[in-house]
Amino acid sequence: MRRTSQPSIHNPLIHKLERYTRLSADDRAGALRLFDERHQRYRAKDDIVREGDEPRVMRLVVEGWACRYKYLEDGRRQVLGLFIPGDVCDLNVFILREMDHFIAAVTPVTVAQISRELLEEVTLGNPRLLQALWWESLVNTATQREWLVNLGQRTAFERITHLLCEIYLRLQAAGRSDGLSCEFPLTQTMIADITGLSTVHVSRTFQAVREDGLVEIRDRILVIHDLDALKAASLYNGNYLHLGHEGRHLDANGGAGEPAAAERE
Amino acid sequence: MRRTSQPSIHNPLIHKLERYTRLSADDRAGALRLFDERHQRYRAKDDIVREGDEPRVMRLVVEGWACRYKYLEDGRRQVLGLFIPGDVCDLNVFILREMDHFIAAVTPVTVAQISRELLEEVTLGNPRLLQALWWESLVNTATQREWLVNLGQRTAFERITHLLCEIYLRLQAAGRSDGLSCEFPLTQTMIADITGLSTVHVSRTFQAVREDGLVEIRDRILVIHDLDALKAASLYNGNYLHLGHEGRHLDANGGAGEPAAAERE
DNA sequence: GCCCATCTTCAACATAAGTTATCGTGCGCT
DNA sequence: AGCGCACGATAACTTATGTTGAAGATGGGC
Repeated sequence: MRRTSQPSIHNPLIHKLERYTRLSADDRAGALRLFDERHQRYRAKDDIVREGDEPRVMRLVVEGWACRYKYLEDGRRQVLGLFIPGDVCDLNVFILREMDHFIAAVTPVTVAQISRELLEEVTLGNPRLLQALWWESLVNTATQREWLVNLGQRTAFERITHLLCEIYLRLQAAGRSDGLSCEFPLTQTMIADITGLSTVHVSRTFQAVREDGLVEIRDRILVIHDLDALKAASLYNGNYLHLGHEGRHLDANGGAGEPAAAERE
Repeated sequence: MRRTSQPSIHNPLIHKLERYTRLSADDRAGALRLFDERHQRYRAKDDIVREGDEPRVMRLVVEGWACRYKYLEDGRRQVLGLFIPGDVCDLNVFILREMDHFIAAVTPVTVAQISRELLEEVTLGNPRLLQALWWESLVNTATQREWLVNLGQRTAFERITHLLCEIYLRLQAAGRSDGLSCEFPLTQTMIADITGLSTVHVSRTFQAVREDGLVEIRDRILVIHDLDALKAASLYNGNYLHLGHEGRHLDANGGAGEPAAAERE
């Protein structure tokens, strides 16, 4: 169970899964097989999956951002979740007959498409990888719950700062942050559809966030000036990301293993 | 694969799962074993699971209603989901180290507590039952997504009528509706925490719903006067419940089987 | 049969957020 | 180089929903 060489370090899926459990070289190789499978590219805003489609493959975001969303009949749109590199779209989706929502590219995006057969083949010999994928799927669901709290209870200011916190921490967990900054390609229209606010109000509120000196955004890069203040402002509690504390890992029996060499900024 | 005799018809879990797939006698027996396992009773409002708990068992609501909820530090509360009889709490929860939210009794409730071992034992020989449980778990997640749309995009009136629609349809799928009426034990405070509205506004809006002649509530019984109108008022699209159309079922290969004898009001 | 809790309703008022409309800026196309 | 379009900022005004506080219902427990 030695650490394998470089590629995994730079692979956002493996980087993230290793926040949950230590992966064997085999697990990592399996994850890479999934990651490298049948890439498909989409332009920003293109639909990847449409409501009514029959689910045929599990998807994995290789590069770029995507989102889930849903329309009301009259055109109102709600974004239900964001996918960043390393995120899995729907582990078990084969079970449903029909998609009840859309998935679209937010930025230009590369997606791996994994058939049921390949998934079974890869996970059969690597139960720990399968468990890690389940974990990632539960974290997705937990993130959805947190978004519910966001929409139901938080003010506009809190919603937006919460979103910024979450994105930063998720990108960090995927190994894609740089100190206190990270990519941030969302337009204010997207933020409005995520937070259930109007674009005008997003603009107003975002300015307040900037004027409070909490963050700065330049050239699609988010720079956080004071992470603790940002967390406090949004009543942020990151337990829903289940990233564990101080890089402590679980072994296969569910006990705590020795701290891993997981890198934290 | 003959139909077994009565009990399953009156079992909300089996009733619901059979909207998805046809269960064999063995599958049904397995489901009943889960249903009958280690019952625990709770009084209304008691916590069943608390934030920070280590997940040890999967739970299944036998009788009564429960809910998931989450607090913000300052006490604001958001209800994240409702459990009615036959609902499974967390199929895969063993994978997480720590609960990130609470589960509480809404009414007096009886819950079956199923250990990982029993679950594995029961599902090992009944892959179709396992698949049906997965389906139910995906439907839970999809319902959460719809609640996100509710909070993000719908007006107070739409949120409340949507909730009424959903509850009725879910109870119906569990075999617990009676014509166009069903149990409805939610207080307006609960509805407020579900819909992200203030109690005062729930009261106001609920009156409007009644004055529009859409529903009536008496003695904790919801009577729907015009289901189509209620759906129209809430922009309801029930595809997220994945109940299938006209009772058509899937066989194990994912193809459509012959229509089942599923009862619809 | 009464009491105290909880639930519901109501009114008056406060405010966060939505709407509409205009304008500037920057960037990708042709 | 210049057109067109998506994006973001801003202002003026509207409205849905929140807040506070108080008064009726309702119902379970003793």
